[in-house]
Amino acid sequence: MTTYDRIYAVVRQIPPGTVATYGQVAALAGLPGRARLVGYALFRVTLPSTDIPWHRVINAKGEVSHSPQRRGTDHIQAQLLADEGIEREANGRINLRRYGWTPPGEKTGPSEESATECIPFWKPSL
DNA sequence: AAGGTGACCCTAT
DNA sequence: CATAGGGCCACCT
Repeated sequence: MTTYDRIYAVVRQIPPGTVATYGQVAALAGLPGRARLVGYALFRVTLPSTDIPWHRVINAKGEVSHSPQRRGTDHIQAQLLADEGIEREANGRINLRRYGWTPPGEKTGPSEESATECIPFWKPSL
């Protein structure tokens, strides 16, 4: 079990129709303050990925992180998010308060939560 | 086995 | 809003 494996394990939990930030994934993987590492790990994901919903990870500003190094996979990411019904705001950014993933066990107001084993299916659309 | 190599985040100006 | 700077490593040659 490598460090990256722990990161991938968290990403696998992100349900369809929601997004998580790099920093959020890092913290959930037990790597607080190492958001950058998540980016490094996701860069190494070999596409098409059958089991890692890599596209559901965006930056803290609600944007898909663009980079020439990504060889166009950033555009694919935006498309996959749109396909899941995630809409952009007028400013082009994704509203994290609306689509941000609230992992099981987070305090989000007065409501309770059940420890549901969240294993989202992942359609190999790539 | 040492160095190159990347999808980040926060605070301050 | 743009820019800067400091903090952040593990993986793969």
